Amino acid sequence: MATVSRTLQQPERVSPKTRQKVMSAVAEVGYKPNLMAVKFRSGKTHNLVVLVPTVANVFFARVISGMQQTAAEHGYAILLANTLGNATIETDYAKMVQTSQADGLIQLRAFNPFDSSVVNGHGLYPMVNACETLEQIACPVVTLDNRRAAKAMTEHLLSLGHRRIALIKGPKDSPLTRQRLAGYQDALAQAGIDFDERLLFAGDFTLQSGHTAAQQILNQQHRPTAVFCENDETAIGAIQAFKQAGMKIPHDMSVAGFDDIAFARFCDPPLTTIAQPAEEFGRTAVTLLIDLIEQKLTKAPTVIMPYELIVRESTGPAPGFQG
Amino acid sequence: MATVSRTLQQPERVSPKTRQKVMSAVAEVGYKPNLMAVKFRSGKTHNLVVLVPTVANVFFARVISGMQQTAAEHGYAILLANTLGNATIETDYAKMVQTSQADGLIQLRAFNPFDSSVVNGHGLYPMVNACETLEQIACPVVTLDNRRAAKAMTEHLLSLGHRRIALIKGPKDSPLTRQRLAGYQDALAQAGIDFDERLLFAGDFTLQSGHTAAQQILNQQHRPTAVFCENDETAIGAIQAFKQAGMKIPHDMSVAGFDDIAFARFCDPPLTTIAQPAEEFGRTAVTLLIDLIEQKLTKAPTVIMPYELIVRESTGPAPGFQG
DNA sequence: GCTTGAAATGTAATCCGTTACATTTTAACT
DNA sequence: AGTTAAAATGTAACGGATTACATTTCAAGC
Repeated sequence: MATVSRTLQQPERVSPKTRQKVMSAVAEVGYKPNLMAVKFRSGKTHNLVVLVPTVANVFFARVISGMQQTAAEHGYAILLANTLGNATIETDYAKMVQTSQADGLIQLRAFNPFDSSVVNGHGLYPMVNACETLEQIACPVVTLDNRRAAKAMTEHLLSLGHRRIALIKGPKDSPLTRQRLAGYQDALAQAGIDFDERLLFAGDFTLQSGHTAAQQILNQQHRPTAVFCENDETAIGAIQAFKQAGMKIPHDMSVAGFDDIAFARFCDPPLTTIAQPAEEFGRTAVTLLIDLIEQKLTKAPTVIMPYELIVRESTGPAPGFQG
Repeated sequence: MATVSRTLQQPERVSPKTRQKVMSAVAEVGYKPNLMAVKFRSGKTHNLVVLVPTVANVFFARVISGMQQTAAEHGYAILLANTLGNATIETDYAKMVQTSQADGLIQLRAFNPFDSSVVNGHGLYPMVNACETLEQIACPVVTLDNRRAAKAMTEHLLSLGHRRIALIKGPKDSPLTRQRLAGYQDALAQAGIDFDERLLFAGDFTLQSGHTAAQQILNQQHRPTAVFCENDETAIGAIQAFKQAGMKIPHDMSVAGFDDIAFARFCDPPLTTIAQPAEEFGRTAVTLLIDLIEQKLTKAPTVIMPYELIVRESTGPAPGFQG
């Protein structure tokens, strides 16, 4: 038994002839070591739980791709939890870490799934927060300067002469939504434009919500000339509603998104948006989590990923604007 | 130890006062059973490996959603493998089943990831094949009658008077591609139209490939009046290329897709397509796999899921056609 | 109070690969 | 050949929850 183990783990520690014998015996009976036993004994599962609100979101799908890749490179497996943003489901999955079924957890949403327990800090439950910033918890965070990015996009619209710019928001309880709103307000303030609450519309990052919000905009008396959507799906849904109402984009209405999902480039018109390095988000989050698990991290870093303003054809000069 | 285990597993087998004592002790020290130990001892990991070519594909994302839901209901966790259709990666992940790290596997692609080993049949490696049909292997399959569905769509186009219908195919090595091609040919044959190989275009289910194929179509002398794309992404990419060339859809060109992803409804124009019950695919696959694992299956069934032809606005009568 | 059966609790084996430690084999050198 | 150090191999403990089986406790009935 020990010899078999040695042969498989450190062949050089075993004489060539035994090695030969063991190898052929292994091949003969088709022996496959029970890695659960190994994981159990070592106390390292090499599993990482990832809590995703919904894998059906194209942006998250890209993040997961990146995670998967890096995890595989380090010999870790991803346990994917499609939580639908449901705290109970998230807490359930977090128990996998607490019951030694996984070594750590990545949360893509701003919610601490470990009931009251302290996260890492004093060696408890390695966790990394990605995309959204989980406030109040001292765990590593991979994020984007959403506020600055939203400000940049708003500035782009302002530079095109837009003065009434609507904002279709993301999920109500998300810090992302708040941060992007703040950036939008920053840009307006800087341009000396009064913030008008009536230009704020609810959304939840789905195509449908963009469509619905756009219809509300169409019903407004004093319509905006541009709409900044907090993600691309929302923007694509909104564009459809505007087009159905007979509007020309961007001639009658500029629309901007956020994320730069694959569909953004293939819309009609192609969408002006903020590109986020989605795969890199995933890769970084996994790297941080593994470092945390393997105690290579002394403190909880916050990694700010770069964004890029991608100007395509869905945004144009405001009616009557002379660039 | 035994008493603790009993208290937690079958409280009625323990006297009320010990139960009380154990419970408070458990609460006190925050005892969490090591489920790896349980899994190791029981030989049941309650993990399922799922091989997905790419989670970034919206259709697969929906399938995964369904899987996740059903798996969770049965107390199983999904280990997600983003394989990029790479046989080596798939084989690596399949090893998780062979090394007792997972109880079974779902493959979404037509490739047997278990080297030469027999799959189930004689108790080896529970596996279920979903979406694409893995020929030559006797394992449960969840699929769609792709041939009939493709025929139905082609008939729809024929009924609109189209006689030259192009087909943008899926990945070359996929049975899906072959089956949908066969259905397309069935419909043509039935309508007494000669099959023209020059109307076949390569694709790989990405937006980009649809765009590229559409450009090739535009360069053809004797252009088709309709294009049937083997999935929605391809169709959306194609529509963009046609529109960029100044064509009106469906006036100058009808375009049809396959899958009915969320974006299909929010395209311009909304896409005529075949709806597949994606989530249900995932749910069924997981149910079958769990049944297989728990030996409730005597033979390997083939489940054919229903499809639905969804006619939207991207298909219309052929030029000069009188309905 | 004692017997008897049931209920409660304790003990120890088990799952399987790893690894510290013990023992045996091998090779080298006097 | 004999000694010795090194190399190879064997032995057994370990991890933690479960569970068959053994033992103890308890209550009921005479």
